[in-house]
Amino acid sequence: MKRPTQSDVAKLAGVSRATVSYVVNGSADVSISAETRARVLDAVAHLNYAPDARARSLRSGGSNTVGLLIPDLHNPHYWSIVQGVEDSVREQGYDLLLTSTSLDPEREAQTLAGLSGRRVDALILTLSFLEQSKATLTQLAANGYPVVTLGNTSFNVDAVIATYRNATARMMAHLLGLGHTRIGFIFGVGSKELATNRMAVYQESLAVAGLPVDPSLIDYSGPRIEDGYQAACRLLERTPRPSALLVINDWLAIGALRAVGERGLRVPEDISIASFDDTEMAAYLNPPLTSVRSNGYALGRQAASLAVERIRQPGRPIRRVQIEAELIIRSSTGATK
Amino acid sequence: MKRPTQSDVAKLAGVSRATVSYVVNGSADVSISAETRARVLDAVAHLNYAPDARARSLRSGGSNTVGLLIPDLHNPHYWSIVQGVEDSVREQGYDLLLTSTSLDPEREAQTLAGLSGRRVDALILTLSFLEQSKATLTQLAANGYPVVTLGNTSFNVDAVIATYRNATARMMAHLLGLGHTRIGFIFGVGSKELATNRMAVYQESLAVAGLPVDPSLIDYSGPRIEDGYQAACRLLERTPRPSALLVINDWLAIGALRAVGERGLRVPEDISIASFDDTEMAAYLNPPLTSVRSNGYALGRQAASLAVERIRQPGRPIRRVQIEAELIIRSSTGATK
DNA sequence: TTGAAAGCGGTACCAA
DNA sequence: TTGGTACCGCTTTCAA
Repeated sequence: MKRPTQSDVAKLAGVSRATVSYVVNGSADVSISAETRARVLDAVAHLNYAPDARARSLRSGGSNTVGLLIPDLHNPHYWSIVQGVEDSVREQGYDLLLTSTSLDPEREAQTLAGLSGRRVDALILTLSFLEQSKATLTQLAANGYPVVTLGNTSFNVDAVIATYRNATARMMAHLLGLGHTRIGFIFGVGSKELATNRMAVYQESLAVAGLPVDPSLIDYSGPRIEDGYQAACRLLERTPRPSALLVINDWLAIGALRAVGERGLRVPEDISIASFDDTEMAAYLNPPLTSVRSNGYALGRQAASLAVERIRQPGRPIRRVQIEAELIIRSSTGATK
Repeated sequence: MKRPTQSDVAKLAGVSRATVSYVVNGSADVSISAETRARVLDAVAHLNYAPDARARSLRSGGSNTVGLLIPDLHNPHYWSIVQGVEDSVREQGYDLLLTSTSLDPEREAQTLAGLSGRRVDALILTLSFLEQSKATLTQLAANGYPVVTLGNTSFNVDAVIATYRNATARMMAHLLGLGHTRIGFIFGVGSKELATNRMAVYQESLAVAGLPVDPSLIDYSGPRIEDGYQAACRLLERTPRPSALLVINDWLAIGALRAVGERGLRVPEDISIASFDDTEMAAYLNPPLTSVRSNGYALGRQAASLAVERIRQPGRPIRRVQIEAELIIRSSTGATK
């Protein structure tokens, strides 16, 4: 009970293995008589033969596959990235191999090694734990292996990043303009480096407005809704209570919304809530969330383009693409009373 | 600029390729002198050599990898399945290769072919479009290739399914007991077959209660939140207005919740909402959702166990594992006025 | 138009 | 304890 091989087909069709290869791949520069082709295809269908991708890729040096590594399936932002990568990659005739690392540093390193060992044609990485993967990655890059990082420019490879700076500043201006002076920040991501730029803007904006940066208003939680919920609970205990909560992503904002609701507080009358990413759900929550949109889908598509470009043109200079995040104001933010 | 191969390492260390293989794999039944081992490892580190998984798997016939195919990343239910599969698979020493098909029949077939061509050691499938993949799949099964289906028993392979029958009946009893007589059903999945059992129970329960099955209360939407929103909008137009809405998953329920909220209706005072899956977010929405929990994580773990079992024990009889869904009552359902 | 044969990068058996 | 080598399933010259 083994899967049929090229030889099996060749034998059944009474031709050589080379011939089978030619007809299966429709090789343009080799002409096969209609009669032979038919016999081969018959045999293929009969045996339900499917070529072995490993052997094929081993021999021809390409797998027509790009690998994508994402840190955490539990965050909707990443699905849109996946979707973007997948769509683009397929349009260009490649397969996608997806792996998630569940925000576990060790797993991330393992997974990266695994993907790279498979010798996919290119790798797209959204790393959260840079340290662990640094060695592998720089080596890969040094070998000229096509790698594009998403959301990170600390490696000397193609990269696409969302620039949150301006939009975050605008968000802060929006909140400050509404009269908020105590603004909590729920900062629950895998690694702190990931969003330091947003944190920096938060602090700068407060400083510029002549407001103190109260460290007790900054809460480092985890990646799950429950973490966002807990963080919000803690922040709501502070006195005086913050009048606005900035949440690092929509997913955690669900938890924050709940914490607020449980206390009988209304959004935005009693407290404003704003988040990042603007994933699909943001517009549908109650109330719809003000959010900084980073457009994961576009990020994903760009990353895929860069990857395929580099496969086809290995020597081209490194490219960095930035995609500006954008402030979307909805009804979860309002003036303080 | 190519990646180093076994030969490169052998040359640098001044040993044969076989020796490199032995030390890299730590082959137990072959003893290598400490001195040689050190030289090899040095060379490995120096070149940053990583074995080629394709070649390895081609030669040794196993890839230590199981493939997972899921239809739609946009539904949180599937992440927990992925999580369960991933955790279990890793614990057992396997890698996971993930692919999503975005609810596109053609893509699903392609993807399946792709994964199967990679000759992973086992395949776990959550198919939504059975027809297209039937041929490939039955052939695979006939060859004794390890396949487990998740949520589907129409193939002669190992399977794990959530049985919704009892829990759905309980849900209906719950709603009927609260006095609801017009219950809308938002049924927005990839293929209708996927949830026919739940639909059947819905209809039976109504019939048993002596209530009519009004087809205008059953709405087939799509998989996105917006679809759920639109479906709810349509159902809320019916006269008399349904007093309860059953939604096929939590994700779509977000949209339904929004539609209800926009009309100034309160949940559950004016209208009850209940859903399926009970994913992470269900407990955190406003109000927390009554939901039929199918426990994707457990489903995923089971599927992975079955897959690995079969890899290790190809001859064992086919197993079918059922996991009972469970009704979780929260505050989104209440008595009609 | 077709076939023979040399590898791709490993593994594992057999000898040395 | 180490090396030589056949072979996994396929692609791709080169000849016939």
